Amino acid sequence: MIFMKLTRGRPKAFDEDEALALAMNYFWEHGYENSSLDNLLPAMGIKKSSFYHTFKSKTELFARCLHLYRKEVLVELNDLKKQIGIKEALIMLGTMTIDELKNTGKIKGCLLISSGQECYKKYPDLSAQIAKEFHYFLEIMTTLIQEAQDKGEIKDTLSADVLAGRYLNALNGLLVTIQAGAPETLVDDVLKQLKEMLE
Amino acid sequence: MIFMKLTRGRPKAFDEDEALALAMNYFWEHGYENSSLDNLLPAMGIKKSSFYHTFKSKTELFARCLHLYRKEVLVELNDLKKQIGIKEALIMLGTMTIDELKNTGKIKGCLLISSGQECYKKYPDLSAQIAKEFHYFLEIMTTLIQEAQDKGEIKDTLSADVLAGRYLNALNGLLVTIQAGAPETLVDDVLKQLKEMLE
DNA sequence: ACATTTTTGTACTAAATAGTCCAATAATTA
DNA sequence: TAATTATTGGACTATTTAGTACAAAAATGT
Repeated sequence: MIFMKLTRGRPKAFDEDEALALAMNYFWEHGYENSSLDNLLPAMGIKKSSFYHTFKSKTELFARCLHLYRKEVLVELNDLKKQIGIKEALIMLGTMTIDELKNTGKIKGCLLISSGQECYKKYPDLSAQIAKEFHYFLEIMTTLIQEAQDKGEIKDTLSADVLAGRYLNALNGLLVTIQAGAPETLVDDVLKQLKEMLE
Repeated sequence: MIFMKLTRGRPKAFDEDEALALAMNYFWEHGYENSSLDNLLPAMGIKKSSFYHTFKSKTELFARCLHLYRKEVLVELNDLKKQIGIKEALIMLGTMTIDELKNTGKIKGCLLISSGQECYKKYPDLSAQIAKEFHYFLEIMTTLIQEAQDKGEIKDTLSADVLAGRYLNALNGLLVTIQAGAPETLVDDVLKQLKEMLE
């Protein structure tokens, strides 16, 4: 039943979700404003006419990318959790960024944070959606930390929601502070702080 | 001697530093990419021809604005220091942002941080200068904290440079986390964390 | 008077941008 | 075969962008 053709006419030649994922990665790497359709289309592997046929506009595409991004990060976080546990998974969020920095000299950062800044004054609709995704992300982080606290894996001197907020805030800070040109010593120490927060 | 006219010809009709300050404030409020010359010129109160005559290009203007911004923030920080002491002055950096948020619903943030993100991938020269200003700012912060620690005003369980880095990082995090749509509880708690850091 | 410099306005360029329109063609179901 | 839907390409629009060119007028010092 799943493979039943429900529509007549020529079938789609590309996988919509795949194209979306490619767009998301391009946005993640280059930012929203800096991803023009002329760059986006080759990255997605489709032509302009197909693009507007499937994704109504650039903003609508980006809205879907924001959603996908949050989902994918949470999936990855969950995979990490299964492999190394919650505490180490959270720490990994920080170390991965620093490794990226040391290996490539640059970081991609977090799509929600970077586009949050880009959209803050200019695109209220996208801004609202970023907030939605961010809230959901924060909620899951809180649940995970609570779970780890219940197991005694993470200290509970702070409540789970407070810890989630502070942790995420410090991590977000690290991303932008790096991009403002923070010295290596600062970066290394903030990572240490992140570890200390979870103990 | 200071008031001696050294140049012949029609004297400048506008104060260059004043125009620069106006530009800086416009950039601060709207961001670099979002400040077009069409918006900037009226804000500065000069015409296009005068602009290019005095400030060679938009990037050169912005470079000067970055410099001015860092200087002005440090001047304000120093004024606050004289009025309420170092520790309270640092805390004030956070509370001022939150007050702005609660009063206007928006924040301007930090020009170095926001333009750091804007320029990171696109304008290496500006990026380098942002890093320069940021380093200098961090240096002064460290000196101030050291001074306060010597006086016993701020706890010295952490060295001044580490504390400066962590404090600034959390503050930068707050700015972008707010713009990503952080809930009020998170914002309030991070401010509490900032206070705790200084004790 | 004359040289010098600034201001102003207007017109202009050259590039990039998101998005539209349209017609031809291709692949599928009924 | 006919209806339907997708793909492609190309031309095109309308807007915004930083920046230039130029000439006329204004304000100053010598």
